[in-house]
Amino acid sequence: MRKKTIEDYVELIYILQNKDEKVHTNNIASALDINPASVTEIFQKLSEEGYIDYEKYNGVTLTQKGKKIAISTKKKHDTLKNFLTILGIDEKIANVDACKIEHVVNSETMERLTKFVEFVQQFKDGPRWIDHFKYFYETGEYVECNPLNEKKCPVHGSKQQ
Amino acid sequence: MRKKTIEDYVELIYILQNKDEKVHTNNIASALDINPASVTEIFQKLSEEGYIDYEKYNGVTLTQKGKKIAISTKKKHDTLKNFLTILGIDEKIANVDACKIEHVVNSETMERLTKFVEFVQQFKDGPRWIDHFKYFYETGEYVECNPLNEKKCPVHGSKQQ
DNA sequence: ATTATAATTTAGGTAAACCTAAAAATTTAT
DNA sequence: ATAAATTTTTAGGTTTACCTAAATTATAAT
Repeated sequence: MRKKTIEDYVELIYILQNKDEKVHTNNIASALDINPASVTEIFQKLSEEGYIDYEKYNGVTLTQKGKKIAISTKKKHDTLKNFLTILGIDEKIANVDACKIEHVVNSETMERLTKFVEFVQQFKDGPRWIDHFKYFYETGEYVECNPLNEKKCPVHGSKQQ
Repeated sequence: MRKKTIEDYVELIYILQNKDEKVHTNNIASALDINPASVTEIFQKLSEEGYIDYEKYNGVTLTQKGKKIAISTKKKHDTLKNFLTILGIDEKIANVDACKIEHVVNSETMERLTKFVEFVQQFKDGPRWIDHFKYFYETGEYVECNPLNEKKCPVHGSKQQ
């Protein structure tokens, strides 16, 4: 896996903390597939920088500062994942990609994407153009669709009868 | 800046090569804001791995293998940038984000995004829902729009008269 | 054709994110 | 309550992507 960022660690601690209260070296090590000794070093660094409270042999908890980063990172992750899922990307892949993109994406871009997801989610079964996009993705054909005469639309026509 | 990948170097060499034929240490060093001595090392590595032909003191050119990576990376970049621009993101930011995302994104995701951009670009001034999205982004309001009665739509109504 | 200047390379160094192996502390089982 | 097993930490690598300073090569100016 790619080199991990502070955001990776803090986000993961946040997720584990919501299950178990205290987060231990081994949890992180196995989740990120690195050596427990490395996690100790990371704990020391994150603690120095004020993201976690760390007591030797006794696990860690996020500070306010850490929690703030964790929440914002997780929010980014969820939005990205939702966005990718809207496009029709497989959930597993959406998750993996979200995990990477969340660390590099600009905040203005995130804002737009967030609004985009909101925009799309306002429609109960998604907006009709999404169906057309998926049809286009699968067949390469774009078809016009007049909402007053859906029968003629190969995408929406069949839904109606 | 973040640590650079092989893709970064190869893509940049490709872009510079299309201007100047031979690409030199200093070009890359100033473009990526690193030390020319580091570029020499990078040239040696890229050369060993078969991405470039490198002759001491005489610049580099991409091999077939290198060109292939460069082209595919640049294509990813362009698609991502187009996509972000469609959402209304400022060109500068779109460029920076594309530059980062291009190195981490899954190929299936890229395929979907490519199709999505194609899908949108089929409409001469973009599909009407894009206008609605932008309106939503700015005002927070989603308005229904019946294409047979556009006058009633605050987004499309004014365009018509 | 020298010499001065600029570009490139070499040699050796630093910092960070990992690692392994062994020591220390904690927990579990009897 | 002690021994055994497990977890965590420490100490001391390794690798990689950079760096600086000095040496080398190439280029430009007289």
